[in-house]
Amino acid sequence: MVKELATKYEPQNVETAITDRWRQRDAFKAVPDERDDRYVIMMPLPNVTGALHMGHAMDNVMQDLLTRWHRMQGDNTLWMAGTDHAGIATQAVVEKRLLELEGKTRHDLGREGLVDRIWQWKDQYQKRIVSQQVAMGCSCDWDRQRFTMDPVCARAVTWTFFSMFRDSLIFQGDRMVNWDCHLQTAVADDEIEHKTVDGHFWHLRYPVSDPQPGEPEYVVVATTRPETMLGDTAVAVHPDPGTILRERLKQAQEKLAEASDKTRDECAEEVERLETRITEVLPKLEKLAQMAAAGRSLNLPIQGRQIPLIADEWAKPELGSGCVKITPAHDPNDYEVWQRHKDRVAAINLLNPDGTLNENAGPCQGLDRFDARKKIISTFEDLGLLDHIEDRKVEVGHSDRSKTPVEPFLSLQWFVKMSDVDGGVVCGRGLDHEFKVPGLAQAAIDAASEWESHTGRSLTFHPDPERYRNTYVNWLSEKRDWCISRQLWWGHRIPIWSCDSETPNVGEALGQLLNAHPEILCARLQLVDGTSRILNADNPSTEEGGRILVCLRDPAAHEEVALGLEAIGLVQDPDVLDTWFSSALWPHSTLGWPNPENAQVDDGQRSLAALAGNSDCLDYFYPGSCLVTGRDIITLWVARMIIMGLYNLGDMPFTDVFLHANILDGKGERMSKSKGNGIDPVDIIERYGTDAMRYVLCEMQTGTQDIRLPVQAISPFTGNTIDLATAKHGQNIFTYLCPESGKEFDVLGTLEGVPAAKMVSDRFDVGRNFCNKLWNAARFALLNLEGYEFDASRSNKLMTEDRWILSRLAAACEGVHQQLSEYNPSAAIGLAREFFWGELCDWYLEAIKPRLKEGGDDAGTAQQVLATCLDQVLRLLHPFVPFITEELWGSLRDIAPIRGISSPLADNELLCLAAWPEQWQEFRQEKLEQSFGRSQDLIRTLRDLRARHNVPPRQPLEVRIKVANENAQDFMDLESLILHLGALSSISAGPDQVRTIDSAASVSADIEIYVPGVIDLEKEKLRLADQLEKTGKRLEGSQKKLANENFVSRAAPEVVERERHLVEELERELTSIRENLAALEDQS
RNA sequence: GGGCGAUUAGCUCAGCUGGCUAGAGCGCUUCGUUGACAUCGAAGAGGUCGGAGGUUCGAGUCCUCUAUCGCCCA
Repeated sequence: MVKELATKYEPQNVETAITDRWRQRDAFKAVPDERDDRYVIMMPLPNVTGALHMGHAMDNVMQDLLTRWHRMQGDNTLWMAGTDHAGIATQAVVEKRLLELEGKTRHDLGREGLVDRIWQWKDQYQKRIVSQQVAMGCSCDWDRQRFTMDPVCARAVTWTFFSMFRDSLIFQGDRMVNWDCHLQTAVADDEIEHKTVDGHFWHLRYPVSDPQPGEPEYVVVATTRPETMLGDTAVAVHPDPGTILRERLKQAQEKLAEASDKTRDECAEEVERLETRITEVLPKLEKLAQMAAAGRSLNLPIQGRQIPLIADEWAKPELGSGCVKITPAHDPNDYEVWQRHKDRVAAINLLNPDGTLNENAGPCQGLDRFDARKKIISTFEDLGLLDHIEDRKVEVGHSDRSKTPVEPFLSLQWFVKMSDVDGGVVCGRGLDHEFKVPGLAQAAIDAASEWESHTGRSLTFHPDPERYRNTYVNWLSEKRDWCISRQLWWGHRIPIWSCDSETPNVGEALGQLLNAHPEILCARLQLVDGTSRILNADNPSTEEGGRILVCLRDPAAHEEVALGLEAIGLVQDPDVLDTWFSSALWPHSTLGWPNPENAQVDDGQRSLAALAGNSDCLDYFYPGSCLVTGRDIITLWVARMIIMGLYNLGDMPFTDVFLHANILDGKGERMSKSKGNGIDPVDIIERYGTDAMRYVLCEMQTGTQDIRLPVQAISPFTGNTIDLATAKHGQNIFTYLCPESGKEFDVLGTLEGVPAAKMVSDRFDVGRNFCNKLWNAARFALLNLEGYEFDASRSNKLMTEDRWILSRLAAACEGVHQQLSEYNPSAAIGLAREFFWGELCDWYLEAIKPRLKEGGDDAGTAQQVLATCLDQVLRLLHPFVPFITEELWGSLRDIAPIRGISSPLADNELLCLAAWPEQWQEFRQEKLEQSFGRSQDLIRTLRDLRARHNVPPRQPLEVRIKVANENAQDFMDLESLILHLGALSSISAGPDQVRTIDSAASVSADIEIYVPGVIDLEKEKLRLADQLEKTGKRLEGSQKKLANENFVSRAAPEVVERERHLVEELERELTSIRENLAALEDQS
């Protein structure tokens, strides 16, 4: 006797044991072997800033789905796990806590002290993240986990930096960056959030130097950031304001001519404004343009500096005063102007890294930028130079990380050159397939276009290839240089040591070092004009003057060389690299690049080197297969991984990118920890079970449509659930009021003195119910498989329902596989569910109950089909719901060691390693499915009649079916089944069946069903009359269509044919209804 | 300002290259527990597909405009 299952599925009784079983058997290990088919997914590394939420759960479940599916197909499958140090984000979190809990800043701790603290934080959250992923059932090879700052990954970072530096792809330059004054670092363009806020436009007067008669005394410039005037180095006016203004006027007039009623007034106003401007402002602008051409200048107030009036098209004659102040060091547009007028215009930096003003700011030195603003305004007012103030909506860039306004800031930063370069870029240098590309960005564009790598790979996005290829290509086409330096302490330190070329004796000493270590050192002389050249070991001449930059390929391995550099006067760059630099290397750094043979892994981790005659991990698992992620990091991460893969290894890290939906809360906002609307997957798992969560996530993953997940909190006061989309907030956005008790609770669980609430979502009920159904169906099967033994000869004794369910199984296996191939988990699990629940449970199990009860040969056959179907269902469902299926698999194997129909199915002790279902096509019988379908319809019709006529479900009924002979046979073949499922006393079918006077009737084109003795005359008449009307309308519609000459001649022939056939059917049906109705009328 | 998308049943979503009566799950209504499962079974009701034009024999599907809401980029 095999142990009997509980009547309910209790996930917590199963999940831990199954996790242990997988772990003990090392089921997810991926080691190179002789298999050619391999499948590699590199996890989008979660950052260690905090714990995972449902958005991550979606990402992980999708990866696990693909991973398990491929593993079952026999691929050598690697799902590489790990975490990201996430420079800014993590340092910011730790610094914030440091300040909150200890009142200290990073400067109190020092660089080493702070980094120590961050490592502790990282250890804590890495553990938490991994435990969340294990709980979700992620089948990663956990013994291969990497962290972006571990020795293996760190080595890849400095090696890549070294190559790029040597290849002139990494350079240092003065650039306008977005400066986060709070975190005191540059942030990338894509780390900026643009917000529209209420602001002002201050109009300032700059006096003209030595105004001649007829010239204006001053020009007016407008700014939203008045304090930047301290760094103004020019004022620009358009060189040809008249042409521009007349052009604008013409455009406005054209627009007015086409304007709708709604916008007409607005357009007319604009025309009028421009006309006035041409008469009143233009003469002055033309005068200023002349003055600019003549090289005149203005007197910059407060600073008392002479600044040139220049002609540049950046000045817009149609706006404001038509003149614009130029602050090259603090405005990206002005920076461009500066680049065009370097002969007359300088750049003056005003800002200290902390947002206070520096010595260039004159009277405002030392003031915070916002205090300086006030002071400037009041000074202008005192001087009588404040023309006027205008209220205005202003777009202000805010740092994603600190949420403070960023300042455009001219500073020395490191960049990766993305644009095309003279002579091209060598990809995969030193490898057999080494090749050249025009530039890094272009290489990545080509990878998603016609180009194929030497292994025949190109890049495809799923499930909407065009849409996201466009996003990817459009972004890359800008070929903007990538700012990779960050002024942080947490991250990969830039492996550059530098000094001034004038440093005493540096040339000779450096020459010696370069000679001693030619492979691992690369030196460049950076000239004043921004260009650089390689310094030769034999002749490190630095006569031109400038800065010496020396890159050390692997500082961790060559500390003595670093010390050597420092001994001769070089200093290491204090900056660290952008996090995405190391993430971009993830697909190959984790596999041991540049040299898996000596990659230093932790104790207990799998070696990356070649073992037992097999190739090394990098060689075997790179290039990989699929990247699974959200669409928001296509540019940040996907593109950069492609670039780095091509550059370092000459091949792309994956061929497919599966972009899944984002999880939104009930209000439609993206789930995030910082918003406090995130659900911890572990909360869901505790309440519903992992498989329930996974089931629902898979079901929600349809196309690229984001998913709303209405969120409820469990009130810590009443225990009831509260819908957060409608609940009122408490003292801040993370707290809500319990509507019943009126008390406040916290959804982040971090506030002192405010009770925390767990968050849930009733969307997961569906998954829990599904698991329970699966559990109970298996329980039924196990209870009925007692004494079962496999017998291949039964394949010749299959009954109609056996052949039907096997045919449906074949369809389900094919359909699920197809949908997964098309990255459509929702459709895949829908098909699996429909087969399991709608066909196997609802029909087949019901159909075989009498056979199982009676015993004998028919029972044995039913057992064999049942065991086989359950076996295949568990396999089909395993990638979606791994725990429950693995558990039931064990029970099934105990009671039915051999499953299959004509031959035993391949078996494996673990379901996760068992073979994926296939090879059922020989059982597919569409004709049988159709005739079986007619019997299903019959039973549904009878159930409907019972319901309508209030006949108790089990009261036996007699049924007569008037139907053509060939179809009558279908019913009679399934007689016992129909009698059983329909709870009938008798059934007769044939063309001669007649309706008794007291019969309820159901009528369609080819079949009439009579059930004597249950009639409610009035109800029946109403129903038939209703059907008569509806059918009549449909017929009318179809006839109208066919009467339309155009339809008949232009529509596809098969469509017309279908329509004709439909008309015939409807006519027959109408006739039957009329006859039945007439019979009823006669009776009353 | 530029680009991409969404709007279908009370809710969350399907609906491929236009073509039979627009689907699913949940929720709702009615009926049903000696039965593997009430986390279940059976049946039913519920939508003029955001709005307005257009193309077409035919539009949820294609085009234009428009409203609302997202996302990305400047």
